[in-house]
Parts: sequence; structure tokens; C-alpha cells
Amino acid sequence: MPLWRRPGFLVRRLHQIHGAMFAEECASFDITPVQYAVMTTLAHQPDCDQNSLAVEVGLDRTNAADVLRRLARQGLVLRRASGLDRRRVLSRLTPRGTTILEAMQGAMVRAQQRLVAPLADVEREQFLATMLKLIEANDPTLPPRRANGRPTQAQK
Amino acid sequence: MPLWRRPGFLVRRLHQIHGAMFAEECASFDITPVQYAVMTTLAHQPDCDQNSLAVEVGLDRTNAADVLRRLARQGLVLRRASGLDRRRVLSRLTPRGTTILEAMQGAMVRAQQRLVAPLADVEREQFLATMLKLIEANDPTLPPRRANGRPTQAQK
DNA sequence: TGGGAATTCTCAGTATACTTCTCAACCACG
DNA sequence: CGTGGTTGAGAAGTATACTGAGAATTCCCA
Repeated sequence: MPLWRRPGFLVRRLHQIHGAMFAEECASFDITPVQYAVMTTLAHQPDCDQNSLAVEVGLDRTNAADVLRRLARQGLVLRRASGLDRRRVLSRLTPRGTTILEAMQGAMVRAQQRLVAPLADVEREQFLATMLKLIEANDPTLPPRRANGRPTQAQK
Repeated sequence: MPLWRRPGFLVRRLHQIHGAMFAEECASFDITPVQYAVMTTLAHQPDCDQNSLAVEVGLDRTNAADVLRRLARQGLVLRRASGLDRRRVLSRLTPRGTTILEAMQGAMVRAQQRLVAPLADVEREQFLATMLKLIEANDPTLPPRRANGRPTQAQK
């Protein structure tokens, strides 16, 4: 099976390409795609614990904690222990985090669109639908479906 | 733009899922997808220098050097300086590397097929074609096309 | 109420992936 | 020649991603 017929290989290359595009569009902010996804989720679910956040964004718990620690270091996120359950660490965006999230929105959307820009509308929708189908069919950790059929609620 | 409509987010999740599947299928070998891709390329291009290999496999050259160093540590690859150009480090599979590459073939193919197993034949082919189109359209580092229209020659 | 089970997070270790800086070797032009 | 530009590697630093081990806390049931 040649490299270019291996789905995993193609997905890896696409992942790389998107990372590069995101970095280009968002160079002035020094925020990575994963960090942006975490910030997006925190904007909708303030004071989220790390486990829930990891599930939402599709991260390993350990990795989610790493990302949050780096965001906290940059002053974009505030982490503090929960009063109700002292095992938990709750995170929320700081005002600066919210500002940067909003300022980056345009660049993020451009990066997303550039990746699939070579596709016609129909093919693009088909492509997104196929990826969604593969993720939902293959990811055992995926949360149960909500009413609208998407794994999570709509966001911004 | 919600997470689940962002092409980059979906690609990242798919990349993760494939990594997990590959690890499952190939657990007994302790070889990662990237290491396997490098070994595949070395099987077809013995005594390849690190730069050419990085281009073939779609890696950064420093990263390719890291991967080769780990493979050499496991005794699967032999690295030695070129006689003609002493800047170059040439790599080739050891006999043990060749053996393991062949022994893993079945597991690797299973991992690749599992990722796209939820798709019907037509949709699967469409999906691969779309990914290929996106990579070729978006990757500035891609080598010039060969006669057969694929970026590199056919492999195993 | 007591104690084991489950949950939540941390820490350590490793692999991928990229950037930037540095150095050595090659090559081509004058 | 020989000097200067190009190219191939290495080293350092950072982010993502996962595993396994461990600690603290909470939960639940007997």
C-alpha cells in the first residue's frame, strides 16, 4: 500500500498543512489551533473543569492540563480550585483572553477556509460530512448525541 | 464557527483517531505511524539522505533526523556518513528493520482500513481523492509531479 | 459510619512537529 | 586558488499528544 493511498498518511499531511496555515494567519497572536479551540470552549463554558474541557475539545486529560497551564502563563486563562470539590481545577478566560479570542476570530476563520478552499461547495460539504461521520463512528470516547445530532452544542 | 464545522478541528480529531488505531494494531511492535512511513520509504530508497527522506514522507528535516535517530537506536536503521559528500548522513534499513517492516504490513493495512471502514466504497474513494487534492493544492513544498500524476512513485 | 471504589488532577517519560541558531562541507565564480 | 553563497546536519527550545504511576478527594454502599 503506497503512502499516498494510506488514509492515515493523508490525514497526517492535512493536519500539518492546517497547522501551518493557522500559524500563518494567526502569527501575530502566538496562539495555536488547540489553544484556540480550548479558548473557544471556555468562552461558552466558563469555570469548566479540566476533564470536561478535554472531552469537549477532544484532548487527553494530561494534555488539556498542559494547554491550560500555558494559557494561564500567558495571562489568557485563570485557573483556580473549586470550592465545592477540591479535586477540581476550574478554568475561565481572563478579560485579556476574551479580547484576544475575539480579535483572532477573523484569522481563525480564514485559516479554516483556506484549507478547503480548493473544493467546490458541494465537495466541501461532502468532505466535512464524511470527516464527521468517521469521527463519530470511530471515536469511542465521544459523548452521547444531543438532540440536534451533533456531539456538542452549537458554538459561536 | 462551531468546533464541529472547522475543517482543521475535524482533521486533528481524525489524525488522533488514526494514531490510536495504529497503536492498537501495531502494539506488539512499538513502531509509530511516522516511523513506519519512514521505514517504507527507506525500503524503496536505501541510502537516502535525511533531506530527501523528509520531503518524501512529508516531515520537517529536523524531525526526520529525530525519527531516524530513534529507529537507529532500536537497531532498525543504519546511519552512516556519505563518502561523496561528508555533510550527508545516509540511512538504510538493517536486516532486522526489513524483517519488522514486513511483519507489520498486515497490522498497518488493518489500521488504515479501519479508519475509513464506516464509508461505502464510492464515498471512501471520494474521500481519499479529496484529501489528495487538498494536499496537492495546499502544500507548497510538494515535489513536482511525476509521470503518473502522483507526487511520488508507487510503493509496496 | 467506615472503607473501598471512582473521580480529578499531577508528575514523569516519550514521540511527533516545528522554529531558530549554528556549524561544517561543498561548489561556483572571479 | 579562494572566498563567499548554498546546502546538510545538529542543538536548543517549545507545543501537542499519549502512557503509566501516584496522590488527594469524594462518593456510595454495606
